Amino acid sequence: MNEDVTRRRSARQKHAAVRIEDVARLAGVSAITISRTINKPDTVSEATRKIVWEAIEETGYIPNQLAGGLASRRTRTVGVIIPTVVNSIFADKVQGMTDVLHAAGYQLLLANSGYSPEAETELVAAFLSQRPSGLVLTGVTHSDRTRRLLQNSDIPIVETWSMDDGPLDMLVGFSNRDASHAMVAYLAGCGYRRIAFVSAPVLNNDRAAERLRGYLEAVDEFGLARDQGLIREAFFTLDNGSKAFADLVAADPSIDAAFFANDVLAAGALFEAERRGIRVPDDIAIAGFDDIDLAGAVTPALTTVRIPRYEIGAEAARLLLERIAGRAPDRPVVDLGFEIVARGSTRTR
Amino acid sequence: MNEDVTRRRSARQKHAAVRIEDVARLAGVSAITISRTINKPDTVSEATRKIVWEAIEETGYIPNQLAGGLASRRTRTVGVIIPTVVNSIFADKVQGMTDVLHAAGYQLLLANSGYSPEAETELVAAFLSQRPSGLVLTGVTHSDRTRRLLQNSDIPIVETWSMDDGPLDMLVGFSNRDASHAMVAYLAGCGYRRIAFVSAPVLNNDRAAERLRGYLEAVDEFGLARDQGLIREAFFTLDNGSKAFADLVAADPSIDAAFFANDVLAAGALFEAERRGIRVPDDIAIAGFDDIDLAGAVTPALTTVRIPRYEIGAEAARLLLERIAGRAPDRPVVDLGFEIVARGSTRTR
DNA sequence: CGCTTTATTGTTAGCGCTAACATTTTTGCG
DNA sequence: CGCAAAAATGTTAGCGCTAACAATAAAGCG
Repeated sequence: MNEDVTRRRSARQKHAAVRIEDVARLAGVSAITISRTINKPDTVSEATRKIVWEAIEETGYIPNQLAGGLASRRTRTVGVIIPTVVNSIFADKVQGMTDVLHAAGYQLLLANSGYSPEAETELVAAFLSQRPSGLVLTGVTHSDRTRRLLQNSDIPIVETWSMDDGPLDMLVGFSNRDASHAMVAYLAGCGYRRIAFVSAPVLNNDRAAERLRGYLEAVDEFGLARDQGLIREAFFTLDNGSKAFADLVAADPSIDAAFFANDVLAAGALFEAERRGIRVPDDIAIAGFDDIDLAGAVTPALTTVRIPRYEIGAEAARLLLERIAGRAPDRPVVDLGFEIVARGSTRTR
Repeated sequence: MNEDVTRRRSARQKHAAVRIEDVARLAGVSAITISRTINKPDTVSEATRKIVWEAIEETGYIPNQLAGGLASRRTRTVGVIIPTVVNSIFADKVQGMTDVLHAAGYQLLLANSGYSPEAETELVAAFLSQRPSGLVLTGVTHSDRTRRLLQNSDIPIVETWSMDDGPLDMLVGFSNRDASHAMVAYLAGCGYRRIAFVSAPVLNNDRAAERLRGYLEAVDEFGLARDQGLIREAFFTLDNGSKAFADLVAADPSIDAAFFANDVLAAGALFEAERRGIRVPDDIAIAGFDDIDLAGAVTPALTTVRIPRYEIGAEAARLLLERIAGRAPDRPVVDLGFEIVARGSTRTR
């Protein structure tokens, strides 16, 4: 039985990891030549490269990036902080980053802050200790400590999803205020006058705050009904959208349109309208924000704001790579815009 | 102007990163005491800890985990590979992992394989070179090269989302086959006889393959209509669900129920039924899989299979931590089960 | 052909941290 | 108070890799 245990151990015994020196010995060259073959292949002769790759294959060598990063003071990782992984809108951004960064041999470190500035600070510190080549944040609102951490580090930063005058470093996004304003303008143009707005929680969320602001400004600009009773705040779930809608129509039957800060809320509202026999858009119009798949799939399809989710991630990644390569401009701010998508949940007129 | 440039540079000039030695000097202790204060606080006296933390704060020291990991041969990162970040069902798993791992001071390295075994292999190699403390994979189907890489590394692995006899190491999931079988059994119990099945693409996707298998076995077991014409395959988008549904009812009007391998497809079908005036469940029943939010929010709500998405991630993380601490059992396999959620999209009877 | 230029490979010295052992200080107790 | 045990702190020697410089080999040229 003792023997059995030993056998077991033995079967699971793993070789100590292969080191660069082991590969070098097998290939009959020095360690640096292995390193160069992997990282700077054009400085190694064709013949040597071949021998080295064979030795790498044979030994199953996996370079230790901790050692490599320490020695070269350069890692191929980029940290990304998004508010939540649960919302698929950020998934598109992450996909955009992944596509661009993987092609350049970079890995993604991902974390979500849960919309908490304190959590964001913790994550930034945790990321910085991994010495990433760059960091991508969501939004432009950060705690003082976060700002200090980032300013003391000298890595490139991209903030995303907003527009702002004083970015920490680089910025890729769109104006949430303008987008929200444009939607209200569109609705006003359709003849709606009492337009309710269901905001996402604005606390620590500049995107949500700007969308609310855009709504308020447009309401004034177009002389629409301005009334605190037309405004609600709800965290994005379908169910909350249903509730907010039910609440709005119960409180004020004269509302003729409801604009939601995101499509999930809007879809929830649409489902609630259907359950209550409220006709959309005849009795009341519904508009959303984000243009997620669901917006186009429901009946009637949701009028919404399309934002370049994937492109924001891809462009952020490109900027980061440019800056890492020493080519990027000083403080690039890229506005990728938005687009009003008119569909059946609002009348056209 | 030249001066201006200089000034500019100067303003952006960052201090070289603070090293442990700098903190040690300021605190009047040796470097190892700084290290211990951070990593093994109970081996440092209260008084010294206080002095050290003050020095850390004052200098803004951020430990270099590359160096720490290299020296200690231990990192606090865990790699996770999911098929896609776009599907929110995996988001819940990631959230489960994040919650458990962050509490233990671990960081997540996340990547998506796009359902490609080759991409998975690349990612595993890339992750291994970061020397993570553990790896979490989705599914139990992996390329030979992936298996070899993992077997030669000695880090703990958790496969997820499936059940299997021969896991690489640890396994947390549920039986996709049993779940699918149970749903068909439920539908059969409701009196449905011609049950169509819309599968996810089974190529390189054991979860999808098992769901299809469960359906086929149940069809035989309950003597239901077995016909290739009842089966479709579609990648999960709402639109594909609509199309598959349209295609099914056009090809075979006698179908009395349609079971979809995921809720996104099922919801797409439901929307299509509504557009076509097909009554659900009176004319045809619809059932899904995953129990996403949308499933409960549509009208009629979708009958579906609830799977412990969050819990799979959390349990995988827990197992990893146990194993890292040297406590986990040899080859734990955790079946977290599933649950049939009966709702209005199928008649009850 | 001799000498410069360029391409290729090697040697040395850390990167910033922590394991392991060594030393010093404190504590406990008869 | 003296001494062993325990607690606290320090010293030394790498972890595995790559930058920087050094040495050698190959190529170019008048």
